[in-house]
Amino acid sequence: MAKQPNVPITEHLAYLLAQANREINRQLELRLSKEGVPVEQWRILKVLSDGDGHSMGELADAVLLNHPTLTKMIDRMVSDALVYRVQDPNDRRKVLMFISDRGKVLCRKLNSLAVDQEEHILESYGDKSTSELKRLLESLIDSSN
Amino acid sequence: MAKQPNVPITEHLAYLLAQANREINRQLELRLSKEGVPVEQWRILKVLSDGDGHSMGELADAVLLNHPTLTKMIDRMVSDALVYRVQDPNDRRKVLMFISDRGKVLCRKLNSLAVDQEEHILESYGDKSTSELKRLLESLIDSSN
DNA sequence: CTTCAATTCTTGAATATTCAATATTTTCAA
DNA sequence: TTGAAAATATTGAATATTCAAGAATTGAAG
Repeated sequence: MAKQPNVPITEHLAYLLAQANREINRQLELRLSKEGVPVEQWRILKVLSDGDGHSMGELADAVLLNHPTLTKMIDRMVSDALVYRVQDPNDRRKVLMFISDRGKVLCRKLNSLAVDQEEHILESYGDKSTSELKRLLESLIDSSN
Repeated sequence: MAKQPNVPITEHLAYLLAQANREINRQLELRLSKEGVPVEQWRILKVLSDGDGHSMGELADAVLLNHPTLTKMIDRMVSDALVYRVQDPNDRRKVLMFISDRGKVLCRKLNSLAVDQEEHILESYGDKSTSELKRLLESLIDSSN
């Protein structure tokens, strides 16, 4: 059997992704903390801001949280009057989530903080690299399904 | 004031990174679960497998965990006799971590599972895309410091 | 129609992570 | 040399996440 070459951890795609994600997420977190909102809540508000009702399952997929975690986060957001639940009339197992007016106001503020960050990345990292990286990430995600 | 265009969440770099990271990590987790080891422990073993002693702070940075989380994970790994602590003789505030023989054996098995995954990615995603993605990620990480 | 499996969401207990505070050691200025 | 500040690691309490089980509803086969 051939000896495995010992690949340093920094050369693994999984590690590079984790590292990049951690760093970018940390920066975004820092911005959003101005409004005292965790990144996941921004994602939720953003997905719901199309005004349509989204079931919990759909939301969980979209915002990269598993179901129980989402349920508990939504509980908090309902307390803060950012979103509200409506039973789906067509399938009463489902709960449809909607964004409130208060949620919309907050979401706009958060969007602009997030856009700030993207612009900051564009400056230091470059236009070309950024769009190329996005393209490659999308295609990686595609090829993983 | 100009109206902000409403960028869909799927176009944010932060989101794409989170999504890709989640997916790749999930796959790796699945492989490593064959040996019942979380991804973070594999990272720790891998970093320590140079045989040198690494302080907790150094390790925490390298494996993307914050200090208290690492301390507790190391406690478990010490119980499993995968690693051990030695007080740094040159600076007694520090603790140097070392990998045990048992840890080395496990690390080799894990490495080969991880290499399997990388190869699987190479197949479905392509050689060229993979190395280009790695390059871009490294440069993003660089530009963020 | 009835029943049983599948789907959807929530709950509670177990587990893990984080924050703030602590203990220890080192550094360095006075 | 002394004492205050910084660096390092750990601990315990507060918080968050996850796993497994449960409740409600739907779907679909017999």
